[in-house]
Amino acid sequence: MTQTADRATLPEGGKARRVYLLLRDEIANGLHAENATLPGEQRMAETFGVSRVTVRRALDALSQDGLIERRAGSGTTVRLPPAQAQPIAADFTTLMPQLVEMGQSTTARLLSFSYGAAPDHVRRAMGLGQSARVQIATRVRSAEDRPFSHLTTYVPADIASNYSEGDLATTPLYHLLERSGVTIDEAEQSVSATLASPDVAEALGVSVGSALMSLRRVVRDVNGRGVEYLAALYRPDMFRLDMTLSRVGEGSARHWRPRIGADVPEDGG
Amino acid sequence: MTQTADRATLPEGGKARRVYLLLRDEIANGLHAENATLPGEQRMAETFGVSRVTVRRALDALSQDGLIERRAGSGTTVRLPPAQAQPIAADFTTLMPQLVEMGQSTTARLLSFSYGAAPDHVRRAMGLGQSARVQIATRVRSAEDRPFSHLTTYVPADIASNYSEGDLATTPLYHLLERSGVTIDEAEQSVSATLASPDVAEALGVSVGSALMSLRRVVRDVNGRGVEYLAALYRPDMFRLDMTLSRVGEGSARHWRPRIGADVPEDGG
DNA sequence: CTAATCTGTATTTTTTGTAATACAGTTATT
DNA sequence: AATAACTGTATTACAAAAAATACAGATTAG
Repeated sequence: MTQTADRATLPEGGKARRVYLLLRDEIANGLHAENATLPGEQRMAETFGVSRVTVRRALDALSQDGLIERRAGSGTTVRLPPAQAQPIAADFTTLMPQLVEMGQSTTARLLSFSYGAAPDHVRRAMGLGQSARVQIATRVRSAEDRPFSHLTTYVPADIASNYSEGDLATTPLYHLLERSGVTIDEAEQSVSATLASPDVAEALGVSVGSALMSLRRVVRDVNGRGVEYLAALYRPDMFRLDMTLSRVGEGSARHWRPRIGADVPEDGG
Repeated sequence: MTQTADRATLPEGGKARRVYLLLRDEIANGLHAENATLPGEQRMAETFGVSRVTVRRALDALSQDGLIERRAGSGTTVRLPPAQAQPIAADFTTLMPQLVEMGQSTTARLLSFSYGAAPDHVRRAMGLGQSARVQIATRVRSAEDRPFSHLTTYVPADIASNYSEGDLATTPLYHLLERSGVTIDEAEQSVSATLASPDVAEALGVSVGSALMSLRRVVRDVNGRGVEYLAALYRPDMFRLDMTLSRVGEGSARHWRPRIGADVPEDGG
C-alpha cells in the first residue's frame, strides 16, 4: 500500500493480484521487517492456497514496485522504497487533519451533486422524516494530486439551500452550516473498514477489493436534529486516525482520558 | 458481512467470490437500502468487470445467505436477514468495549506465546534498544463463541516476567502491568484498515482478502518507556469504534471536544 | 563436497471464467 | 390484449487463467 497507484500489470480480478495486494499490505504494515527474508515461494503458495506460479506472478509485481528483491538460491527479501510518503494523520478527537505539519494542502473534486430523498439508514441516523429531502454531495479529496478520501455528505435541503455549490469547494462544511444559522452541538462518529467497490476504487486510484477505512459521522444541532451525515472512505496508506490518551485517576478509579490535540485549522476532509 | 462464517461455496480465491464479498459488504454497509432493487445482472457484470455468469454465481451465494431475493422479470432486491447481530461498540476515548450494555461477555484464546527479539517497527515505536527481548502473545477474542478480534501484544520481557501466562487470560493487561510496578502514563493509538491474510482470516472465521479494521497502540509509562505494543485486527461486521464529540467554544474559537463515555469495566480486547 | 533449499524456467493438464444464445417471467405502454 | 423492454434462467462452445509437474541454476549449511 505504498505506491501512489497500482502499477502492477496483473489481470484486474485475478488470483495473482489478490496475492499481490495481500503481500503488499503485509509489507506496508511492517509485518515483514526490512531486509527480512520472506517464506519460500512453495511455502507461500500453500498458505495462500494458490499455485507457485501465481505466487510468482505476485512477487514479480512486488519486485517491479521495488518492494522486494529476489536472488536465486538465497530467497526473497523485503526492501522498503527509499521515499515512503508519510500518511496524513488526522486527530480523531478534533476532526482535524494535521495537514499544516507536513506542508500539505488538499483539494476537493466534486463527483456528484444532487437533491433527493435520503436513503433509509441516513434518515434513521439523522432522525429525519420519511419524505425528507437532502442535498447529496460526493467529493474526492486529494493531497498533492493524490486522492486519499471519498466523501459523501447528506444535508437537509432547507439547510443546504443557504450555501452554494461553489461554497462547498472553498469553505469547511461546519462553517457553512454555522453561517446558515445552525448551532452545531454534537457529533457521533464510528470507524470501521470496508472493501473498495469499483466506483470508489477508481476515484481513489486503488485496486478493486483493497481495504479502505470507513467513517460514519452524524452531526446534530442543539435540538438533536441531524444537520449532516458523512460517509467517508479513506486510503489506509495515505490516511490514519490518531489519538493520544492519558492515564489519570488513582487506584481503582484509574482510567483513560483523551488528550486534546494542538490547534490547527479545520478541514472537512 | 453478517454471517458468522462464509458459508458460500464459491471457489476460494475466484472472481465470483470476490464479487460476492464486495456485494455483501455493500449491503452490510447500507449502501443498498432494504427492499431496494439492485442493478441488473448485465449492468453489474460491466461495473465489476466480469462476465454475467460470474455475477450470477455471486448472486446465487448471496441468495443462499438470504441477503437478496431474486424474481425473474422484476429484478433482485435486498433483504436484510431477520436477526442481524449487533456489532460490539467500543468507546475509542476510554478503550472500553461496551459489552455490559448488550449482556455480552468475551473469551480469549491464546494462539501463540513466546519471548524473543522485537520486530523493527515495534522496537522503534516503543523506544526499545536493538536487542530488547519482548514477550509476544497472540490472542483471539470472541463474543458468544464468535471471534471478533485478533490481538498481538508485545511487552518488554522484564515487565512480562511479573505475571504468568494464565494471568493473561483472566486479568486485563493494564492491571497486570500496574501490578508489576509500572506506572502507565499515556497511550498513542491509530486506526486504519487492512486485508485479512490467510492466518488471520482463519482465526477470525472470515474470507481471505476481506476487510479488517486495524488498530495500533503504544502504551508508555511515566518515563516515556514503551510498556505495551498492541496490534489488533477487528472484524468490521462485529466491531466498531464509536466516539461522541461536543462542539464547544465561541466564535472563531469554536471547536470539537470528545465526550467521555460512561464507566464500564475495562477490557483488553 | 554434498545435501538441502531457494529462485528461475518450461511444459502439460485442469480448472475457471467468458461469450453467445435462446428462453421465460414481469412490467409498463400502446 | 398485444407488444416492447426490461428482468432472471439455462445451456452451450470457447478462451484464459491457474495448477501440477519436472528440472535447471544459485546459494547456503553442514
